[in-house]
Amino acid sequence: MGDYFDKFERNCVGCTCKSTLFELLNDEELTMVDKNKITVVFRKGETIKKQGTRMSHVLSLNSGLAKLYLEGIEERSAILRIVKPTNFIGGPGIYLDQVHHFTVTALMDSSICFIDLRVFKQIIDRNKAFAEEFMKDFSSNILSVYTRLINLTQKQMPGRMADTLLYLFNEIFENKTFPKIISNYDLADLSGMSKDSAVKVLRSFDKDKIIRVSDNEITLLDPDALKTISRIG
DNA sequence: GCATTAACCACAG
DNA sequence: CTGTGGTTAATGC
Repeated sequence: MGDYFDKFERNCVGCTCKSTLFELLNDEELTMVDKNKITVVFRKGETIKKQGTRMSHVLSLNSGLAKLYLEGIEERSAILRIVKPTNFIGGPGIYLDQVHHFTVTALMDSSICFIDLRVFKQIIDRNKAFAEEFMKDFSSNILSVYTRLINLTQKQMPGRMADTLLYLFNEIFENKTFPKIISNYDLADLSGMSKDSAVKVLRSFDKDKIIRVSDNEITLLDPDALKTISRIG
């Protein structure tokens, strides 16, 4: 139990797992955050925040992995991005309507800090560098959605899946072999296709020796081939 | 018309 | 949940 609190309940001032945003705060501001935050551990599969509910806090992922997605029509959903440590999770609701516009669920056991929205805004008001870094984070998220919009609307299934695999390789796991924390359903929701189609595309990649799919991991055997498939759509 | 694409469906493991 | 095969509708030569 001691280890648990040493790891997750440390004061924000000395915290080594805060997102880059919060590294721009001085000790006084960090203390403000510390007094108005709460740290919660979620188990794999649990919902961290739900689209449509009231936004009372902004989030920072300390450890673990989560998926951030839009809940679409019927049971379908579109994953906007995978959240890894130590990403900040805000959203349009901060300045628009105080509503969560996407759902976040844990892909593995994850520790998350919930920071009071009012305190977050107070710090935005008093710390220019912090406000700029927040805008930068927000803008880069928007930019990646623009890129994904083009990918998803102008490429066929192999190109979309290649993009997804390259994204996981380059941005998330940074390793050619990554664990199947991401299910086939998730790969489908990342690639804008049905789960049936995702399985078929993955199998064809496997048959062509571009990737190797085993029970608990995926290995990229030929990332260059994936880049080619991504380019030709 | 014909071929391709990709979703939908039922179902087995 | 993972995976398979058949059917079907839309799209593009």
